[in-house]
Amino acid sequence: MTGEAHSPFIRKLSAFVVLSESELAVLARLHRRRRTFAAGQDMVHQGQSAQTAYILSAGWVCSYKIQPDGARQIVDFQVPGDFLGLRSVLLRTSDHSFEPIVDIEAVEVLAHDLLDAFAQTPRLATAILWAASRDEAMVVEHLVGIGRRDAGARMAHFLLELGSRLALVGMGSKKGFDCPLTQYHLADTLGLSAVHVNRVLRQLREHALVTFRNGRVSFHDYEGLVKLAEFDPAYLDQAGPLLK
Amino acid sequence: MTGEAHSPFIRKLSAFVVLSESELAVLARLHRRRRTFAAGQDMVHQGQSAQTAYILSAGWVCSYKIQPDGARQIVDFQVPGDFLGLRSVLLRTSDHSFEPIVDIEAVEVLAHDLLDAFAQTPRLATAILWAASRDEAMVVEHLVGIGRRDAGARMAHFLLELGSRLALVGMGSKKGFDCPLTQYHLADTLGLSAVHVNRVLRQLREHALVTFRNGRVSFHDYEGLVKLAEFDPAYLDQAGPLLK
DNA sequence: CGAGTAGTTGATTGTATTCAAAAATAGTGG
DNA sequence: CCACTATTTTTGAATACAATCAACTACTCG
Repeated sequence: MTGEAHSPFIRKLSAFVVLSESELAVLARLHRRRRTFAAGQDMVHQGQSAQTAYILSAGWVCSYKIQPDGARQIVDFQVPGDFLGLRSVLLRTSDHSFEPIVDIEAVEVLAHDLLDAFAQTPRLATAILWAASRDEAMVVEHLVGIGRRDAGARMAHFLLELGSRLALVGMGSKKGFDCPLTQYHLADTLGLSAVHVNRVLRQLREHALVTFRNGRVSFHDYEGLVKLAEFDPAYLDQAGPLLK
Repeated sequence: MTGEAHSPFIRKLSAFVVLSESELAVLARLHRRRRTFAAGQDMVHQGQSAQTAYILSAGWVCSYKIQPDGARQIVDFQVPGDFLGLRSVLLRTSDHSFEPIVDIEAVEVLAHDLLDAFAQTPRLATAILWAASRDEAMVVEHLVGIGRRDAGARMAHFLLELGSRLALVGMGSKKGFDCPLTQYHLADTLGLSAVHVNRVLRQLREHALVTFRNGRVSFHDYEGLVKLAEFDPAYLDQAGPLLK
């Protein structure tokens, strides 16, 4: 073991490619500009032209879109190790906003440095393409949930997915996990009203499946919840490096 | 002009990177295995481990997920020039299915050849990452639509987006476009029942906004429709090559 | 011409939303 | 430590939107 642990981001990419010394060096060079952001203050705003992306080191962020009528749809959450704003850089303007849910720590990556890194190390580009695909798979699953699951199954599925993601980085288990989200976050994520979120949570609690309270999600009947949500974690699984 | 036109795929990538002769050669090598598929016969099935991706040359395809209870959610449509199954290759199993809507023509790309191509030409990897980002932006917009737009706005937005995409490849205009989809496709795309799709289409028709009939979408009041859908095509725009 | 597919409509049921307001909780400054 | 404010959570009642059930029409294909 080295004295300094790899960043969660590098740990995540390593699940897909075995990174060489020189690739690690290129990655390390991307990791210079450490930044912090306060909870609630948007890091990137929808419509803004984006020259920088971020790699999240600590804390939770959500990415969302605001509609002209003011309705908000949260698209995804980022937890440590997740990339943030890659799409904004490639498409040159951000089609969505990023809001830190809590105070966070992130590494700033300039568009130019990122494209340079891709040019130097194609395997790194492939690895990041893999990570982007995994994120897209989550968005797709989210889409399916909103389109074709009822409110209860949707909520159950969301909590299970979040639990699985956090378990991968050691921040949760089948017992539960700490969760800084409010019921408004859940509503804007699941396409429900905050009031209805509250009712659905009560039902899940009354059926002794899961409790969401005081910043903590506690699974009481994990298997029952999996059954209700028809949760199949296949799309999250990492089956070992594809690129040796 | 050359005797043979570039494939729509190459035309699309060129919007992002200026491709060199050697990069075009690598792309050409990917374009060998031409295949055809009959309408309705799934090309790739959910859960199947995937070693091949496709580049669509002609026809329409939809990608969808089936839920354990039988409900179907269409995630996206592919039109000529679109990549198909990239995610399946990188994640090694397909989390969704592909169904040709009409008889189609596609180029088969082996996982191995694709990863090789990335290793040889990092700019190509970046270009494909760009295309994937653009696709993801559409999925995200779709998610927002299902989560936060009512049935009418959802339908209007979908038809406008499809029109814009087709206009980019010369297959539609602000007058309308030919469309082989059934109302069942629309229902499974928008998260509605087929019956409700029918009602919504009738309302749009009665308000003289748009007609969907006989395999043809006709815009009668394009601006009115844009207003109803709050359609902002920014996420589809291509503002010229980022990589020179 | 019958069978099948796609589209159309009405009536009814149910789910989720909205509006309104009270109760619990967290944070702040005196 | 307590009063005060702002969030967040909880509940009730009325309403709106979309689903389901059940026919019925139009069109295509063998």
